Amino acid sequence: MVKHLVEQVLARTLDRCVAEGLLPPGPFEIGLEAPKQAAHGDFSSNIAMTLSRRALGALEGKPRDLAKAIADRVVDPDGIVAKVEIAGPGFLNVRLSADVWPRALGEVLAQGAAFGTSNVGAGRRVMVEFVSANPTGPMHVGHGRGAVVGDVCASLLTAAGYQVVREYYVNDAGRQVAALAHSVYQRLREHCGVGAAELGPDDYPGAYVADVARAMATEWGDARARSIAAQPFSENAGLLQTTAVNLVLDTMIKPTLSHFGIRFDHWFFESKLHREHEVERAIAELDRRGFIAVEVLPPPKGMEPSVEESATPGVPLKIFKSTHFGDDADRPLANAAGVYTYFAGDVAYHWDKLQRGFDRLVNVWGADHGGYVKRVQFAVEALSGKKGQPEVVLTQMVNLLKDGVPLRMGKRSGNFVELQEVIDEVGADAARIWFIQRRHDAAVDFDLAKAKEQSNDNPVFYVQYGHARLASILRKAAEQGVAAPRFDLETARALTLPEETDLLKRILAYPELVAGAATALEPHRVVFFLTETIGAFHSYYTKYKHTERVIGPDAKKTAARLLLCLALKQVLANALALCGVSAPEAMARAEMEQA
RNA sequence: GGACCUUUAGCUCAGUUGGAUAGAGCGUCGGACUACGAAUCCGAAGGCCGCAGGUUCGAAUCCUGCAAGGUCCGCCA
Repeated sequence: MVKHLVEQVLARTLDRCVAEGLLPPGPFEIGLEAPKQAAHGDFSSNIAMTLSRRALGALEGKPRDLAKAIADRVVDPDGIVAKVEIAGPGFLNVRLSADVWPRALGEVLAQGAAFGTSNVGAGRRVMVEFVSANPTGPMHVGHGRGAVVGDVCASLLTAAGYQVVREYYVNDAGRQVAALAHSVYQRLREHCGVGAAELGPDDYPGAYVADVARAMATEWGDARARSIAAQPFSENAGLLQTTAVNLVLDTMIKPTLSHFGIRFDHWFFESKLHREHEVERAIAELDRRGFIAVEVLPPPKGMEPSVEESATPGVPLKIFKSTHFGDDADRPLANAAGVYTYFAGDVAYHWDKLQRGFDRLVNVWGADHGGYVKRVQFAVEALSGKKGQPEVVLTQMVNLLKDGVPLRMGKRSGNFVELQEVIDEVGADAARIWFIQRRHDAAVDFDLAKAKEQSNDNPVFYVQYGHARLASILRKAAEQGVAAPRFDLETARALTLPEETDLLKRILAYPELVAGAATALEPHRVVFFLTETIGAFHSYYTKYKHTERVIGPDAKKTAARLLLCLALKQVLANALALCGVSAPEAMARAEMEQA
């Protein structure tokens, strides 16, 4: 917010330079950053360096001279800027007048829980599709990472002024759910006592399948369940499949998501695409635009022979001409039997998304779908002309460890670690922070022991402790009869220590951080903001605990510092809320000596 | 054979979209509570930013090539 004021000053100054014939007409991009070193001012701009090439007359190609010319012409009607210095190859180092910070503190406090929101999204509509785990069993840890990354991206986008829809794509068509239905049917026979379960190689061995069968029997009642179990599978395949999928969603996936603090606005079922012939319509649209052909595809190059065996060489298939957009190969939409591929469903799904009028599509996928991004983007481009949509956030692998020892996870062996177990073990707050504390494009180690530890290895406790500490100070002040802090400029001017100004600057950088994290779809930035900000406070607190305490003899300083604590607590709470993590007013002390 | 991701301190990782002397936590060593929460803080040591070129006032950041590690590569979902 302060940065924006400086930008305005520079923009007006550049306009004046144009008017005076020093620069050609704009627009200009105004680079402005908060320098690492205090000696470089409150803000630093590189405009003289980037514009010197375009400068007119004697200033052309001379960044330092241009910087001097700009500094001499500062247009600052509101008196924000105290001093502009020229440094290095042509940096403009701007020092602000002392009142800027206390004034801004008032605005932070006035905005309260809304502080940090902005309107860079300008109300544009964006869909974030995430999790979308197959409804064939409980969620595992990999889904957990995608869940939190997607959820926090959606929250970031909301805070940045987008209109956001959170959507879960349910793959309730195809072979895997058919296999689930068959497995549940077998367990149902066992449960109803009409026969032993006969599980084939394609069936799901996991113990949860029996749970689903039991729930199914409860839902249907014994008589009906037994009658269906006694009939051949094919008699009730559709019913079994629909019921099994819904039970998995209702008893496994939705409860876990709920424990994780995640809610979806919309559940989109793949079966709907087929039922309402959306797949045909999407393919027809591609055809109309000239991107459909029937071809014999060459066998994949350099692959294992076993893959080639299972293909059907020589049979022409209906394909999407994705090579037209630069893909390595054209992509089949139906197999030799004419059954639509998963890709055909996804084309239809994204066609559906487009028709719902979103400006941005964001998909959070696991890294194992990485090879899939291009073809979907090409399909969207073919259907709409939009390049680079959907924007795909690929979350890399999660390696689950316990005390540094990897926990082996077999994909279909049924012994993978469920997300629910992890949440039960370490708590939703710790798990959420753990999943977003690293860039999404790097693999992450999730150590169950460390995530539970109350240490600096584990940012959630560090930050929550800081929030509780601020709350405690404010409580203490009230207990000691200090008047509840109310903002006025005169009081806020008492914040004169360099660490206090530094803390104010950190607070004021928050809205820009949120906006940046939203456009880049990078939740981890919020976690780093949290640990750095509260770390700066801890440091300030300890440094002055014997000299300039928050609650001290000087009433005015005390009031000012309480205002600072209030603003800090607010910004921490806001950032934690963005991450979906609680901001406790107090924390129970750990019993360190025991154990 | 190909696609995507990663490579920064002993370890785990940031690095504000190309800026000034590359940062943090852990670990190691040494320190700080009779007063607002020591779940904290301070200091020291620790670097060929994988390698080699290129782009420019300026590169950990951008482009090319190479190397190492990870993930993926049905006409499955």
